[in-house]
Amino acid sequence: MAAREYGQYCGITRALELIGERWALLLVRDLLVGPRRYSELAAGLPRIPTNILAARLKELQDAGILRRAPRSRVIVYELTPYGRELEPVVLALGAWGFKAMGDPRDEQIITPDSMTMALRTAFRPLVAADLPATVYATRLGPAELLVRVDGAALAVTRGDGPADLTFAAGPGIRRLISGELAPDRAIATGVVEVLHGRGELLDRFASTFHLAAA
Amino acid sequence: MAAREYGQYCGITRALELIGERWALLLVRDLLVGPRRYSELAAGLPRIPTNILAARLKELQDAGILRRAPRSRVIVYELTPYGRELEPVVLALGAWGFKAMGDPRDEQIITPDSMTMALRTAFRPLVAADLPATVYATRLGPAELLVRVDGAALAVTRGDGPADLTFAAGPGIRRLISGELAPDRAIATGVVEVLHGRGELLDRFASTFHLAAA
DNA sequence: CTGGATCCCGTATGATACTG
DNA sequence: CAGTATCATACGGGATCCAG
Repeated sequence: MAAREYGQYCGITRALELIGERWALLLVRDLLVGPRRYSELAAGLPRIPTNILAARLKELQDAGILRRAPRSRVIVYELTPYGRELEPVVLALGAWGFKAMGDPRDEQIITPDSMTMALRTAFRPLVAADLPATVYATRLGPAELLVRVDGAALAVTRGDGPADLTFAAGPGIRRLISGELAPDRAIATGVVEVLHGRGELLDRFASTFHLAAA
Repeated sequence: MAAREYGQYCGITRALELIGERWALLLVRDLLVGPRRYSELAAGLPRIPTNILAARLKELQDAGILRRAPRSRVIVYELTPYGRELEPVVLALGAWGFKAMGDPRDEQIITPDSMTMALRTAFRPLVAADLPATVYATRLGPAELLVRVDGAALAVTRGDGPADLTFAAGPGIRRLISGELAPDRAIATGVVEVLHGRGELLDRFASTFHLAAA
């Protein structure tokens, strides 16, 4: 038996053998947003040593979770269908871990891909289905994301564009998502800065994206 | 920053910092079944070194996931409410890992607690709600479990007792759960041995407990 | 006997430098 | 850009030992 196996005939055990190693599920998190090149993955996980990144990519490939795909002269890594089935796991972990997030510390960064998955985690399709289609352009730290909500469908893409509401926020956005901070208070205190559009649309945003706090 | 932190302000990252260490989620898995003593946890994870077990229990306690509770002179470890909120994570992982379980190897064991959580993972409350209440007494390797299904409610307890259907099975039970093996074929080939009750009740069992295969 | 603590060692991880 | 090579260290694994 391989040394790192748990020696149990059990689905949870098997899952942890495949994606339980350090950094593995964070790579899956970023690849759930879309295919990524090696350097993009490294940029999204600045603290991963490059040898570990290479090792994980190889292991996840051997496990059938991702594949290397040539895209016109460059290699991108993309999840296989089996790898994409990890999305419920990642979202469940994100919702659980959200409650244990304190206030951000200086050295903690926010990446576009992690923010995208956080928005997917917080998205409430049943609530959104009853609201008008809305486009939000957000600047969350270094992440510029265009968030399109149309009925129960959510699409988050990088970059800018025309939007019903454009706003910038720091990590304090967490308190808006958790409901600890009301939308109007968030604007009044400067946690959220409305750059364009009607500020009342932030109410809709907070209704659409919500996660229970601790 | 602690060396083992990922340096990102992200719920998934936070979750992995709390329960991403080796063995941690397996301890949670067993504690989701019920409070356990130190020696019971060690017995359920025969390959965990005792120092690691002690270290994990301390870390999980510091993280607010479990607590030490004195129960009439002995200490038991039990999940806190926040720890119990990991159940969706564990079930999602179990369902995903189920698809990657091959055939069992000799050194792979089945424990009562892991089997209990596997049954919870495979349980289909919406299907069970339309079926009569049923008690199954199962012997799955070393695990004797009494499985009570009543409407959409499932209760799995250790031990024996009166049941509508009593059966024994080895790890081949996986192919029954996945639908690869029909209930009558499972009995005919000896994968499942009916010890008491009408064998047709195994159909009901297979309808109630089902997980998609690869 | 339970519930650990201690010791030693191997391996995985991490930091950094280097290369096709 | 996409990794590989090298070295230091911290964690995991196994055996043993200890206190209540």
